[in-house]
Amino acid sequence: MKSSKEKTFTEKVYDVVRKIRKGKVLTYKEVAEKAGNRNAVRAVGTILSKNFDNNIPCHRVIRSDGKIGQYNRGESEKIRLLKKEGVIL
DNA sequence: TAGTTGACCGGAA
DNA sequence: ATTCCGGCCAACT
Repeated sequence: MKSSKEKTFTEKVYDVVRKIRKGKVLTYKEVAEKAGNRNAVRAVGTILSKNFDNNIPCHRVIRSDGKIGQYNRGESEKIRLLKKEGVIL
C-alpha cells in the first residue's frame, strides 16, 4: 500500500528539528541525514533560514565543526538560547 | 527549463 | 590554528 504524501525535503527537515528536545543539539549534517539526504546539508541550512516558525527550535541546530552557525536573529542570540537551555558549547 | 541562492562540509595551503 | 576553494542539494524566480 502506498500513501502518496511525498513531503518535500523542507517538511522533513522541519519535522526532524521539531523533535529536538531542550538541551539537545544536532548538526546540520545530522538533520540532513535524518531528513533522508545526508548530502543535502546545504539545502538544510537554506531551508531553515527561510523558516520563521517558533514551533521549530532551529536554534538547536549547529555546525559539524562545533561552531554555532548562523541564525535568523543573530548568532549571539543563538548562542544565548543554547546556553540558556543548558547546552555546553 | 534553467539559473541563482544559501544558517554547510571537508580538504588543502 | 586559520583562511580559501570547490562540491553537493533543495527551493525559489
